[in-house]
Amino acid sequence: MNIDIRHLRAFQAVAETGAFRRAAERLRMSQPALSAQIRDLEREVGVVLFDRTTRRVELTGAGREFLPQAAKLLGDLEAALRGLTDLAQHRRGHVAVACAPLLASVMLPELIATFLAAHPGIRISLIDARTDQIVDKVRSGEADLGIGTFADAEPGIARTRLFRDELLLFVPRRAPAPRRAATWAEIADEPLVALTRESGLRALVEMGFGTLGRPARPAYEVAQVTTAVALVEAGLGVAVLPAAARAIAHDRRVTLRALGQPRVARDVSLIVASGRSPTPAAQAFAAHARVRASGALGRRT
Amino acid sequence: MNIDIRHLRAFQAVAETGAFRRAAERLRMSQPALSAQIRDLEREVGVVLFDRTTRRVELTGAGREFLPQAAKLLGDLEAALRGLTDLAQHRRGHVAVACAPLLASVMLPELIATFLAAHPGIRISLIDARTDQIVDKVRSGEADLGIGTFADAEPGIARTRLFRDELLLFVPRRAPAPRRAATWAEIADEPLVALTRESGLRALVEMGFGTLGRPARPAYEVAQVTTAVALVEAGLGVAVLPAAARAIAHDRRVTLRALGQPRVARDVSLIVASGRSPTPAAQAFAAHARVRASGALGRRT
DNA sequence: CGATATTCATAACCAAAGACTATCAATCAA
DNA sequence: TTGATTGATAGTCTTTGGTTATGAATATCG
Repeated sequence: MNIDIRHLRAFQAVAETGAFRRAAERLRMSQPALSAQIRDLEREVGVVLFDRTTRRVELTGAGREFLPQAAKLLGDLEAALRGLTDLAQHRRGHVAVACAPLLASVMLPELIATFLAAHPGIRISLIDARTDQIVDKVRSGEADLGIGTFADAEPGIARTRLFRDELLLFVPRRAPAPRRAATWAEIADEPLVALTRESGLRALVEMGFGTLGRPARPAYEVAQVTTAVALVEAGLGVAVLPAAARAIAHDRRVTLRALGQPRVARDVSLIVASGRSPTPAAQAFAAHARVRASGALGRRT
Repeated sequence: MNIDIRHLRAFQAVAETGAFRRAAERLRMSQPALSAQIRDLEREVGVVLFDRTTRRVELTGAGREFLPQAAKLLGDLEAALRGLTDLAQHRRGHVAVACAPLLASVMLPELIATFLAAHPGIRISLIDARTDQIVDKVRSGEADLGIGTFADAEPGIARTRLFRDELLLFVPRRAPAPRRAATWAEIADEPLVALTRESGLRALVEMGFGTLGRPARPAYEVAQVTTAVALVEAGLGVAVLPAAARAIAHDRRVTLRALGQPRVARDVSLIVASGRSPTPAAQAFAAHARVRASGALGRRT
């Protein structure tokens, strides 16, 4: 026989109600069962906790000493379990999201805002990082989730597609641009604003130029998409950027054109560490991201 | 299904050993039983606590958060139960003893000293009070035990005799006193040092004089036995006091003589409240008192 | 790359703890 | 004194939790 939460609850109920019968009612159990609990508890600790006749039940000295301790134990247990169920039910928690810089600026703010509206107790950290760093952070546990474009088979990583993000041509808004899609061949001789080689987006652009049999030869190389758009707006060249960057170009004098032959796109995916169970909060955020991606975000591309 | 100490122990063991198998060994149970415990705990709180493959077991974020809380709960429970068993095994506790003044000064000091030598963790309060007050304090719970001379049938009071305490005649040590017993008749005309009417001992003296058909007519009335002995030593009179006062007369110029026709004695008893369970410490002290009374203290009378 | 051994999960079965009903004994109230 | 209320006890049964046997998965070693 080992002391049990049940014993503590029984003790507390009897102490507080001052009667076995009422305590048994409160605990939704029969009075003999409760008597047995108290009997076992007293035998286990070797101390009489209640002086009881058939008409009166009151704490002994030892019982009076034990009551606050038992109450505290039950309260602490309650609180600890409550803490866990709060996590389970997304009333509390923390999600660290690692995300490519462009998406971090154009997609995550809205995603986080809508998520927090539904789950006000959850805290979110946003880490913007390059693709390879995202994978590392997710694998190490530094980030719970990663959002970006990833290679097919990363070991220890589970991936789900969020949406397809097509490359578009960003040109200065001078004359009315033709509505038809541009081609890679057409822009081959235009001054090109490209991202640096560290960027995952640069690789996509190289893929497009690869169909022409030659690498991209940028007139400008910049680290951030915002900068690239600004250069285009200034009329210094054209840029090939994913549709996600549309939001950045929105109130600038930049025109977007489709870009074909071939159309190039990337898959924006959400990754988690496949070995690790995501926290409930991370699961909720991932679910939220998937829903929004197939809805509003998806339609935008 | 309700969360249980057992679940917390299982969780802690797995978390600390990092393996179900080793944890099961530590808990002296089979591995499947342990797996079931963890499974139930996780289902109850709705959160995965361990990420486990067949080769690796590690805490999830929620598990890492829960571990210190579980450890503290188990520690607190341990401590609280330890507190109770400490009481049960007389390693700790408190006894309030109410005692007649004479006995408090001649008998209790040694009784307490020998008791504390055996039970260093127990604290003792000594309340010296008149007989009727002793009964009240024991009945109300203010005192755990009472020691003194009591009426036969006090309601709510259980009494056990410790020893018999005979009245002796205390005379100034002048000429060598006769060895034979004195009689009440002989001292009828001596100047008498008596205790005040509040004292229980005074009633015994009155009982002795009662056999002569008259009340005591004290030359002096004092509140304390010590004072009475001092007056006798100064040659101002004789006193009739119980044998327990022998210790007070010990290194004073006072001679003790037996006092007969009739011999008068009182029973010194130990009382407890019959409705209330005595604390383990009080039980131990009572047992100690009974043993010592039938031994050293008893022989002294 | 395949065989082996280790580890956790599952299934089936069983023992024991614990709960319930019925009843007894004790105490308070009328 | 009698009736009503309350805690304890006895007997029966359900349920929980344990064990053994076995399966599935993964790391290790040849």
